[in-house]
Amino acid sequence: MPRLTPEASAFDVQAALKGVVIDRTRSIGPQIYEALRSRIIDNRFPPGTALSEKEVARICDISRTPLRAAIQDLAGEGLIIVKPQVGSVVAPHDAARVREAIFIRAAIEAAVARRLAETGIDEAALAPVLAAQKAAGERDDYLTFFRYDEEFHRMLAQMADVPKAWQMVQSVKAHIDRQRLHLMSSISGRSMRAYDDHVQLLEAIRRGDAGDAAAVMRDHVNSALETLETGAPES
Amino acid sequence: MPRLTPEASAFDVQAALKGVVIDRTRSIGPQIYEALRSRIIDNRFPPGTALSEKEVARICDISRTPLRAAIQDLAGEGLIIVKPQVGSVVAPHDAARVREAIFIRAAIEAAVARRLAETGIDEAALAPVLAAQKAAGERDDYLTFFRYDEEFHRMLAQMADVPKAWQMVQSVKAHIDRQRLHLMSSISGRSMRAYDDHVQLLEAIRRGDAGDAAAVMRDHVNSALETLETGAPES
DNA sequence: AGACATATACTAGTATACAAGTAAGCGGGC
DNA sequence: GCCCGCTTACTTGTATACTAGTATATGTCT
Repeated sequence: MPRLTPEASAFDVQAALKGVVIDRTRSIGPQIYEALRSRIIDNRFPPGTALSEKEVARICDISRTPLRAAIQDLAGEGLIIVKPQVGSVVAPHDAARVREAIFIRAAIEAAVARRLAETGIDEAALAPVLAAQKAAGERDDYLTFFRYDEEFHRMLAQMADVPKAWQMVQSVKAHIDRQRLHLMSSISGRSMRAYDDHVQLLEAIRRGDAGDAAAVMRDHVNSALETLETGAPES
Repeated sequence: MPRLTPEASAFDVQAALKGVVIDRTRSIGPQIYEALRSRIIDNRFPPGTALSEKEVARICDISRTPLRAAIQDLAGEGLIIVKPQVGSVVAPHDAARVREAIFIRAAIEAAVARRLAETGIDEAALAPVLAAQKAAGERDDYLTFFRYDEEFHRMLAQMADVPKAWQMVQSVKAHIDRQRLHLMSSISGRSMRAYDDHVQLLEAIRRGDAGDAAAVMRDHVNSALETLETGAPES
């Protein structure tokens, strides 16, 4: 026998792919892309997991062609590492990579905040999201809290009319989220600060203080760095 | 006969692909990707050009498989639009898209400038590039001038240690460059201003004034907006 | 003549077969 | 015992055949 995936041989890829169902009436590529991506981000596919195209294709009952397209996209995002003629693995957690992701996100979202401070926004549209986030935070419902956090940021990007920028944020955010979900523990107790940041951001925008709005957003996004530094060393 | 590429039928795709040679000892995908990308950016493939996978594959004497990978990557960058079961075309010039590209680039590079102002840089390494740029500008050698401009920005990103951010800048920069090369005319006379911006940026970084460094970079990148507004209306 | 149904050729999406390359395991030679 | 070289099985890369869907053109009916 040849090598049987040296170390990660214990991991059951098939089990992790259990819930994947492909709708044959739509394109397969984007579907399998989302399925793999979500599993990588929430660490159902631990870093280092070997993903054989042939095996995954067999398990999902699709051909390698659309699967390859998905894998190449994920490789472009840095979530999968493809070694030609050798194999593909889920990218290991890389602190430097996460730090850079935070850097990029902070840069783009600070620019969004700056623009919104210059143009003004519809605060009424944000109010319900903000209220829901506050409520979730007060009852320590982290999952809901972060869903509204995500929604808040998404709405800001939408108001700034920069869909591609938001798309890029989503791309780098994958690395940040994966890290956060990996160090799940340290979330507790820090929720309300994110909410306070949002309130402070809206105040700066309301004043039309572009520099301050950008600074608040920058610090807000960069606060993720603290979680990173205090978390586990490697992985 | 069916439809023979309705309008752009006059354009000779084969001629535009003339110089493409594939090195069979290396992977084909990345090679054809670069070949197509450069031709789209310098407008050898005008916006709207129909790119049939079968035809391009035949002309370049490759199979559709690696070509498709390249086209999908380009579609991800927004340089090609692929309509399932219909066809793929070179993306039309889109002013909104270019504006957003400038927005993103300004955001990221301003953050780079900010970081460099905070950490300090090796100015000596930049001096020769700056000098060469100045010289090129003084003799109205725009091509060389912009090559050193590119190099200057690349070195800054490298000093800030954010390779992925630079990669993203490269991606959005494609849209900016394509627009600039399209409106080639209006370049003239504006060169030295870019050089002056660089000098001013370095001064701010030297002072350690993060806010000013970021502002200078932001304005510098945003100056591309002027070229856009004064250029041709559509295309 | 105009409008609608239909045939047809072209598209990208998918499946599969084959090629090229890598690394682990094994055996022989030293 | 150790090291070199070969075998072998596994990987991704590439080529090709086929499927499904769309828009054009054409013919026909009203």
